[in-house]
Amino acid sequence: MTAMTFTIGEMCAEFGVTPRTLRFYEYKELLAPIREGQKRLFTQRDCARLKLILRGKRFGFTLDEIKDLLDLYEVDPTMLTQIAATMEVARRHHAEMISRRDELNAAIADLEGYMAEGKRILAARPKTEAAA
Amino acid sequence: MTAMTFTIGEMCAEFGVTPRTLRFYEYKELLAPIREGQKRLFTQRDCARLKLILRGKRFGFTLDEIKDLLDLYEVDPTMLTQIAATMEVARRHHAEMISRRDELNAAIADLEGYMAEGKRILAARPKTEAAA
DNA sequence: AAGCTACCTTACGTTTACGTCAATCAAAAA
DNA sequence: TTTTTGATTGACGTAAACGTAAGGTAGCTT
Repeated sequence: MTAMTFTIGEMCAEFGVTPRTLRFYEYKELLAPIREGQKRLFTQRDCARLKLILRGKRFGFTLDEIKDLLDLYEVDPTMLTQIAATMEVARRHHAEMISRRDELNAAIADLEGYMAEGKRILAARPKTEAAA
Repeated sequence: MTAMTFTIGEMCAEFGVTPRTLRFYEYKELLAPIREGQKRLFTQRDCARLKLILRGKRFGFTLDEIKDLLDLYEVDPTMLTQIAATMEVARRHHAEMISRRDELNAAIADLEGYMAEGKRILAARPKTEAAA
């Protein structure tokens, strides 16, 4: 087994983040690269976690919340009470995401309404040439 | 016409925000309450805008972005080139919202998968009593 | 040995969106 | 009239998520 690890530079290139970001995530205990002397070696596990981190960020979860989710995603299958607890966290996040999506859908519909209105106005009076 | 205006306190109670927030929004030119002497009087228009502001915030738009949107929602129907320009902004926001929603949907599906897994585990080994 | 490259730590800077005093003022209540 | 209530304007503080020097090290290559 080559164990397949990545340097910080490789990780940055792969995921489009800066070294600073990865060190920050380590400091925040979202990642836990192993050390070879001073240098960090990022494992497959770190890669998987980073993917989740970046995705989580895209819909507005804080890093702390993401940490909770990551912990959830790595439940030790024997610790049932742990699972039950993390399921609670999951439910909250799930509910929040659902309601966010619903609001987002409403807002999208809203915006589409306004855009339709705008189009109508522009179509009605094609005074100036407007390139698409 | 009573003109129906609200004091800052009434607004806060109504929308669950602090005075500081409303003053900040005014400073940022998101709201424009009229002044009676020193005091701010918030109009229906301010209420409508505040609703949009709060909604915008919930899905991660910055106040600056929200300002753009608010401006869009108040297009002067005679300025056609203005409309065309704001339509551009609208399209960008629309696209962003769509992609956000799609990602959110994916994440929701993901999380539901993990939750189902958790449930399965808990169901398989009902060792400890877990109150819902 | 010199230089380059990629990495490291420490630590202060930055932006967003307000929170939190502090001092002041005016109208309403006691 | 004094007190309370609610408002005002500064102005500094804060948390999140990094950015950005500044200076140090370790390993190659020439």
